[in-house]
Amino acid sequence: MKTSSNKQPDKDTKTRIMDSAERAIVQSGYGAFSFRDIAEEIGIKSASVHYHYPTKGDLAVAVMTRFTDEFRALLPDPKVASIDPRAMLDGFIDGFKKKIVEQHNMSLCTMLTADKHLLPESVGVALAEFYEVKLSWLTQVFVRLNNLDEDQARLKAGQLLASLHGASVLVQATGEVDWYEKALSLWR
Amino acid sequence: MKTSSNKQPDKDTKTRIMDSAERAIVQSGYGAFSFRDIAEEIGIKSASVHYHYPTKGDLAVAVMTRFTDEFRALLPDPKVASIDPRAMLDGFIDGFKKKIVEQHNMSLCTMLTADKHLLPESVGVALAEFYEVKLSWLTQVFVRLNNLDEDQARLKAGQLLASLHGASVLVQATGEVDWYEKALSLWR
DNA sequence: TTTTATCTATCTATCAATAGGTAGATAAAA
DNA sequence: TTTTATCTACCTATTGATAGATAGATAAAA
Repeated sequence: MKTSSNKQPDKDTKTRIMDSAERAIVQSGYGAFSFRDIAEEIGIKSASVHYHYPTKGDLAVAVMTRFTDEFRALLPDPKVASIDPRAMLDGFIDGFKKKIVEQHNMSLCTMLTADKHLLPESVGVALAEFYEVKLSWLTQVFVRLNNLDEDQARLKAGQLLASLHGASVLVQATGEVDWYEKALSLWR
Repeated sequence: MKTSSNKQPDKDTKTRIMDSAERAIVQSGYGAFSFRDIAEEIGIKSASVHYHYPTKGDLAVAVMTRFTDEFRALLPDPKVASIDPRAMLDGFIDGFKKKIVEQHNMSLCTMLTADKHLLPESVGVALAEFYEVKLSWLTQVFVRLNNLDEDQARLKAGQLLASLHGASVLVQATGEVDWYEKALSLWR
């Protein structure tokens, strides 16, 4: 069996484009990343980026859906009894902190949410799907943790999600990283 | 006493420029509003906007500080015993909802926070000042409401502020206005 | 095996639109 | 006369996007 004969047409370039775009969106938002910047960063020309992702919206959708898939893959199954739901919650909160707050950025989803009026509708759809992934996972965790019914648990999930995103806003606006743990102490 | 003889050099145009800029920032962020759009909206040329606010940063600072001043003027003095601190808190939460959520926008401060990497430093400073106004007002309210010391009250203030901003993110991302009251039910 | 055709990934060059900002003229008001 | 507020006209830079060429790989046909 030959090595590297798998059909992986151009995975490398596509991935590098998405990596660069994700970083740019997180840092400056949808409106402020350009095909030229991305092209320069990965060492090709902007027309070649258009070859892989015809429009800016296409690229943003690709970035957002990849992010959602990776995120989903990281979450443990809430129904697996061997993991304490309390630990799952702490892991979620710590993960958010690690990915977002400590890099002095806001999350990919918060940035795209802020720019929602500028987005092609397809990106807005991908964005809403990501929030639904988070909400339904947290709901299942709260069902187990606090013996709540679905509705009550989903309410708590929304409350926690608001605390998380709001905490990141507070950190970014004030520059004081401590606000993250302070805002989240409500949940620990 | 003559009417309208007050020193108000060009308050009308300046105000109209700020109004337009504020609306544009709230709708699309710092990066996506332009002097040309503003000029067209109020019926002058972009060069005339530059006359009143030489740079984009100058205009954004003016918008943000005006917003802070108006906001501060709306808040009741937390030490006035005739107003129930519980009512003050509810008023704050309701006011946020009215100004932000019901217009399907995010707040001026959240938008600028998302764009922080793009902002001239002066805008960042004006932004941080606004958060400090909110935090210290809420701190005083919590001192009275729950008999807390300054530190404990400021912690709660941060937690509430996070819930408020996070709730607006949730509403904007999902399009479901109900998330605001759900996320805030924690505080009512 | 050679030729022909197609596909992939990149390039150069360019487009129209828009950006923030500036120079200089003008006319009215103080 | 000087100041205030506006204009016209322009500059340089950047944007998302497209057209057309090219080099190399692949695969089918002769």
